[in-house]
Amino acid sequence: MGYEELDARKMLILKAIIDDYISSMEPVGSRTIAKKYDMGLSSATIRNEMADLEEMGYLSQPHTSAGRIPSDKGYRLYVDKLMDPVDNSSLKPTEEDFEAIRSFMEKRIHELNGMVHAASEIVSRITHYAAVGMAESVNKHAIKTLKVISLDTDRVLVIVVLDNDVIKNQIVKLREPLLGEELSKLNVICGNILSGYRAQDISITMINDIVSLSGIERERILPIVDGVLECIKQCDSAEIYTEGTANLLEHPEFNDISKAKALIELFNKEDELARLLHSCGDAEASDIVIRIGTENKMLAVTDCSVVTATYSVDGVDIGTIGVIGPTRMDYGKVISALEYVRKRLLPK
Amino acid sequence: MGYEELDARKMLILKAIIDDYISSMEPVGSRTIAKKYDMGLSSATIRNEMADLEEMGYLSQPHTSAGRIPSDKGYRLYVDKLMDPVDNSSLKPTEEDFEAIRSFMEKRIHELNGMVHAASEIVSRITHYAAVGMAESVNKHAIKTLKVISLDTDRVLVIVVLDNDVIKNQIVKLREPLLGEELSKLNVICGNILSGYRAQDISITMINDIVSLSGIERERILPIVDGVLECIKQCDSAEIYTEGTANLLEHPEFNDISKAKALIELFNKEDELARLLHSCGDAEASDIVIRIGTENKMLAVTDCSVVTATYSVDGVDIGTIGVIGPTRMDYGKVISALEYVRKRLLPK
DNA sequence: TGTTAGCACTCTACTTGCTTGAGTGCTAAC
DNA sequence: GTTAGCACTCAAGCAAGTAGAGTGCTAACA
Repeated sequence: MGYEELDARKMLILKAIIDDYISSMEPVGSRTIAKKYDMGLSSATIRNEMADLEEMGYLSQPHTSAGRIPSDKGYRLYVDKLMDPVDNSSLKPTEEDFEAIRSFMEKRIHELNGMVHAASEIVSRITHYAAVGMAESVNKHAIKTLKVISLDTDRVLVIVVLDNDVIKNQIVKLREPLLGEELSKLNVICGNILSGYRAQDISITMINDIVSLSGIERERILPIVDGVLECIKQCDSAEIYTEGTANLLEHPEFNDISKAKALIELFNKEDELARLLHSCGDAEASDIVIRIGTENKMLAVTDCSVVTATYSVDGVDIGTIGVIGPTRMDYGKVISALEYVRKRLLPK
Repeated sequence: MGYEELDARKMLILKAIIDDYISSMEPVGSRTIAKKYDMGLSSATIRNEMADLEEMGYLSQPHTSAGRIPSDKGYRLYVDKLMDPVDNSSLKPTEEDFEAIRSFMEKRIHELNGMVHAASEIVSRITHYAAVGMAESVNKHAIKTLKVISLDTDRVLVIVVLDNDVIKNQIVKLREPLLGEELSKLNVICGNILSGYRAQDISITMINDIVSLSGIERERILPIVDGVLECIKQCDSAEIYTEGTANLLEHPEFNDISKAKALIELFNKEDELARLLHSCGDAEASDIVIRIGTENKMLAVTDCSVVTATYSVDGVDIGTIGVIGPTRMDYGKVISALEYVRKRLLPK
């Protein structure tokens, strides 16, 4: 994608600038580069190259007599071509991290949700940014088990278990009481007809089948079937876990309270988060997707970067973990944390 | 309890100072009081009284040439004796609030959890502070329904419904598969023996009864019974909803990032929040409890006030809502918001 | 004896001007 | 094409001075 405008030297200088800025958080000047990264060039030469890079839009200057900082476009090039290859041998999750994993195991939470939750906690702990975990929504998952249980005379509990072990339940109010045998008949019929299908595959014919096979009057059975569908549909709203939001406040770019507030607000809105993560997941090319600054359409994160990884087992997506931090984030560390989680955690 | 050391005039002046400070957020001086609240006294006289009040510990001075601000002790007296009687006629929840309530109703979430969630959202919206909702833990609630459902050959799903309609579930891994008839027998036995009891009332005899009545070998049935107990115990960890944490960042006392961070961290730790709310609920005297500043033992909230209301229907506690904000909070508004919720929301 | 006016005092917040240092852009020489 | 050198710019830090709010104290007053 046309980075030919940059010769090798410009690339090298850009890389040095971004590396330095990521670790120092301060605008970097030509002298710094000339001294720290000896590339046999004087500061004057580097100055000229920097001016070119700025003109091309890879760098910008907070004010005339300050050093340069990378622009979104600069970061883009950096993560695409310049960045050092990821090395996660240096990642040493603490004993606490292992404790967290163990604890989730021991509590016999074999569900995916528990795993995603644990994973995002660990990612946030390793990276010191905020992590968002999202278990894959029902859209891609079939119904494994479906039960209707009587609670009292006028209410039943509908439980749906998906094939990724996500469990959903909902209480449904009845017009008139349902007899015990009617209930067990309904259980069998619903189970037979609906299990194996995804929520989006349930057709009106299937519903009609349930009603007619049950042999119960239409107006008594319909609210229940309705409730079942409602419950299945409700599965659609994916479970979301946010971890380490407070970490973000450590980073100087969020000293500005109004920015911090916008972010914290975002983290409290599950639907927005889901949209954000999904919008990143589109690209099917690579499994780790990086969105830098204004590449995020969502206003609250236009000066953040969002790195998402989608995990799958046997070709089926099971969840997504996203890391949200300042554009000046340590991309290498974030990527290696996400890779680490893939290797160690998810394929049990 | 011994506020006799203060004569009526001192009280009046103290009240004026605190009222003013709550609305202005700025240290208030003697001239301000003399002018705005005409009590027929000169600033000099008020100055003398203020010096007395400071000596007695009701006020303090940020620095010599600033006005006075209330101390925790001052706020305590204020909320106990001085504060204007609560008037919640002025509380006009927005159309959005009603929308939130309606939406919860329509979704057929009749469970308590949904109500508590909605209520805390509304309280946070009215007050502009952070609200924490906590549905009452199982300790006080009996098991209404208990079901064991087969998921696949080596896993079952345990579902517990309490008499306040809280639903809990857990997946249990089996050593060996369980036959269909064994499962249904187990369902009946567990239901008969356990329902009606609270988690804390389950005795070892009851467990033994289940094992022997089931007629299944001890080593096959025990992990399941164990799982059932685990699930019931898990109910103990109350559901917690936090709303409006971002609101707190609006208030100038949290411009200090490190304070803000400590608070946001607290809001991400459910167990700590539960402890905080419970520690407030002890006092059985009044149903609204106010903890001011250092009266809170928890470090992160020593410069916050926590106002909690415990709600009950027919004498049974069903949940607690807490509001967390700066000690300089509008106590009247918070109390009336909590009262409003009691009147309009909870007794359906 | 309680209240008040007046005054000296204190301390913060704000302004102004100055200095320093980092960094740039440009030009001329290599 | 590269570099040295120089003039220029700008933010940040410092010092000194000012303004203003508020206090405490004293002495006079009712």
